[in-house]
Amino acid sequence: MADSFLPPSPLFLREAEVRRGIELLYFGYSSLIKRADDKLAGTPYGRAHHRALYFMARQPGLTVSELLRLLDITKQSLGRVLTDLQDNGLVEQKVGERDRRQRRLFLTEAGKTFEHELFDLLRRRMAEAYAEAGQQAVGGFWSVLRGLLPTDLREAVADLQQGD
Amino acid sequence: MADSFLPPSPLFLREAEVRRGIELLYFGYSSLIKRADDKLAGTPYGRAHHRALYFMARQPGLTVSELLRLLDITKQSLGRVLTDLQDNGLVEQKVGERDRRQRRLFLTEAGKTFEHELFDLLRRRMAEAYAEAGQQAVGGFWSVLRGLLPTDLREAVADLQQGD
DNA sequence: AAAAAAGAGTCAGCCATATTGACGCATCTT
DNA sequence: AAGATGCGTCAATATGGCTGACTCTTTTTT
Repeated sequence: MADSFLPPSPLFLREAEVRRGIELLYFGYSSLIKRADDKLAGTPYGRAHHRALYFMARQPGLTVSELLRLLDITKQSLGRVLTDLQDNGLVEQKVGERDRRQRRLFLTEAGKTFEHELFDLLRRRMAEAYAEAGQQAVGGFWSVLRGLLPTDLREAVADLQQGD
Repeated sequence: MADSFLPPSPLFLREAEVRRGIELLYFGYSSLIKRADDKLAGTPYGRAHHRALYFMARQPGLTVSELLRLLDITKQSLGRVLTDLQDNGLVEQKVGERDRRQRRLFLTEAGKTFEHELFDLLRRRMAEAYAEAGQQAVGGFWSVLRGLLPTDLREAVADLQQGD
């Protein structure tokens, strides 16, 4: 069944193993988000909106600049996306309490509902892959991916907190 | 050091674990290709060109329709990319021997050189992550990613052959 | 042999998402 | 009081996708 995906050999830095990893990472990522993309196609939103919604669900109350750092896009690009989501009542802002220059971002109830529908599509697929591969494999999956991140991103990802 | 990335618990299908996987997959993929993107920024080519070059290096002589299936884009989108690469002498076509409707795609020497420079950037980072995580983790990494692919893609990825 | 299907290329036009650089305003820090 | 920071917005541009239609060649089917 899985003969084409042999476990890595002791010489596991050879080109073939690296290419295999690149390809699985590329196709795995694409496959995961494909279902969400399909759902988004029936809405006025796109991937950029989804990513913003995702992190607002993940960390309610994060600031605009925190979101910019996570998405690694420019203020202008994010601005359009946030405007769309706010105009349609999926997202709302509150002025920061400690620092009133900051705008803290929250999903409205409608926003939470929509994000959760999208998340559920990802969850199903990811949960299937986790279950199929087994708990130990999941640890390896995390470990290798974590190794791909530069140090500052490792911290930023580790700091993400689940919102309610 | 890695306290924020605890190994998956027995209840490893809970939302937090799935979100962690989604995030690592997203940031891991982005981080991996970032260096190649930076190099591409100094050329007339972009990500789309890189992806096409990658698969032509991986499977020399693949046909246009095979490449279209792998990239999952339209003929028009690929057409522009291939035209650029052919006009600049990185790619050449040969009429298929068995089926003369087909156009088989090959990298020229210049194309091989350029692709290998890009690949090397990916290779370094991936090899570091493999080495840091260990051989067993790499097996888990592959296993989970493979589980994310639909059946037909699993076959297509398994069929990819390294060219010379 | 004729008809249908498949592989490839191309046209025109459109859309989503990203970019740079500059500027204004409110607020916090020094 | 001066400077730095957080945010929003302007205009212009690039990239890489898309649809739908049409042609040409070659292979397959009837």
